[in-house]
Amino acid sequence: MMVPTRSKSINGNGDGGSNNAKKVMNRGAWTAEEDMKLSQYIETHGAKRWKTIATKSGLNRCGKSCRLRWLNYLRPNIKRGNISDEEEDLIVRLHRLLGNRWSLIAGRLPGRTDNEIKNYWNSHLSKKLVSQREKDMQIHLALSQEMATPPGKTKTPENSPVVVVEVEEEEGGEGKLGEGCLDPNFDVEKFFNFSTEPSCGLEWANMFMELEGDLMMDDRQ
DNA sequence: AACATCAGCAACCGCGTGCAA
DNA sequence: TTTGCACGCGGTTGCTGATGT
Repeated sequence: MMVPTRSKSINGNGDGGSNNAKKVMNRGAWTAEEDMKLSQYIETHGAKRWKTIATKSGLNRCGKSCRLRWLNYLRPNIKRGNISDEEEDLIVRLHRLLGNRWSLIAGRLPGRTDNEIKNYWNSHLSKKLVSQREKDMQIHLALSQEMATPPGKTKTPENSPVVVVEVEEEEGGEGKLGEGCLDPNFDVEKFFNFSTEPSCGLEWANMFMELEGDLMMDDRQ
């Protein structure tokens, strides 16, 4: 897909209102030249003080824009596109646990950015989950009706296995922070141990899935 | 072929937080 | 304690290509 070309140029830069200069900033899509300038500057001076980076690098951009571009596209080890089934599954599970805390979710998926995960959720997963929920609801209703039929008129064999359909209470799926979490008191910091280096693999995922399983069990009780 | 609508995604915006002076 | 700056986060916007009519 082509990169959108935003040609608007306005004074505001959204940088916390800290920039009083009336200089017109570049906005919209980044050019290859701008990317190169930014990368080169950060390579030599480091990714600190974005406002300074923005001015010293010769880019006519606000610091915020530079930061976003670096974090989402230019920094090393960025993975783009092709979110695997495994990653998708993790995103869904983590979202159920954490809600819309995209940066936390992204922090557990090496090479992925919060923006990418947020976009992926909004454009793919939210719809997917809604249709899944509708399906579940239909099954649930059908089973409820069946259960309500008087004894003797039941269509299913007496000893047929009872299918427990779980209709998820995923109110937070539409997006409010913290909603949709299994446990609001879940200690994210403690579990993921953010004091250490961000995980570069998915070894934490097994531990997480075990925990998630426990929480689901508690939830049902 | 022309137009309308949808889907995907890069980028912007506003706000909250942390920290130093 | 207050103030201002820098940063980070989540929500939203708006552009483009794809698809439908």
